[in-house]
Amino acid sequence: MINDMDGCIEIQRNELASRFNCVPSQINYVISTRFTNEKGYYVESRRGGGGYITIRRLNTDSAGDYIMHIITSIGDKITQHSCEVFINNFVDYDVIDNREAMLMKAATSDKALVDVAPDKRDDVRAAILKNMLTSLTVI
Amino acid sequence: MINDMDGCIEIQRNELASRFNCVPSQINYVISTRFTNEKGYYVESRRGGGGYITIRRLNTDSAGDYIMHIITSIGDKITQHSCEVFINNFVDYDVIDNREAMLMKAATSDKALVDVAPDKRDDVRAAILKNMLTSLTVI
DNA sequence: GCTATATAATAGTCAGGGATAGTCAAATTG
DNA sequence: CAATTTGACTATCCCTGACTATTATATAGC
Repeated sequence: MINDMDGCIEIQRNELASRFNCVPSQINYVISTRFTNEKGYYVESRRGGGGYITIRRLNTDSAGDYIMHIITSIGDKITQHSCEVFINNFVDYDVIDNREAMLMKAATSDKALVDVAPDKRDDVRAAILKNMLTSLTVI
Repeated sequence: MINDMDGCIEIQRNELASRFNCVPSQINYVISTRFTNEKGYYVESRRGGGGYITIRRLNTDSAGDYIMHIITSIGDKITQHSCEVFINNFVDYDVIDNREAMLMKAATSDKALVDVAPDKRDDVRAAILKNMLTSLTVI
């Protein structure tokens, strides 16, 4: 739907829910798990009569800008799971290809970091991910 | 099953368990002892409704063999410098391209590993490098 | 007319439940 | 004794519905 609408849709929650055959609150769940800022979406909404939800996708015409945006949104720590979510999004946005995604996941997996103290692992992972992303902006 | 399915299957854990007449948790044991990375498999899974397990067999062609050979030749530790030499060789031998080389160097640089205790850094670097190389053998 | 209040029409929150996969220590096997 | 098997317990994912919060509009009181 977002693709069809040029990167931005405005729609009522109930309409979305009936379109996907789910309860309205499911829409909130999906938005909070899938259409997050980290995944490059901006969501606004308004309650009351004439309420609505707008979902905007970040402009990803400039891969460099997109990567920089993501780098700044990554904190000092990141879990393996969250890291993989990021990497999958890079593939979706054509910032990297599948092989590169595999490399990045391999480099940031708990398996690769098994020798790092568990309480430091998420810090190291964040540093590795950011360093790899930075290297992509240099090309 | 993997042979029949072109090197990759996706199936539910319970289905696998009933097919082999064992308890579901036995599936995890077998996967962790038989379908390891070292033995040439990649496994992913997802919990919750509609959960699944996917098992992929890694490439066993000559490029894969070459990489496997290299992996076994890398010890438990590797310096940043020697790591870069390896990576440059991969480019020379067309195992990876320049972007992939940048990613690999970024992931294994001292800068990325600044949070790792210095005496552990070369171990972690070796693990990351090997893990990345292994991922390259995936179809 | 203007403000205050009630009502309707929305969206948000959260705890719980069902369906899965993961972990781990004890029991069993060979 | 090492490898395997088991099952109780845990973790995760998605879905649901009751309840709450917010906004617009209609109505009432002055």
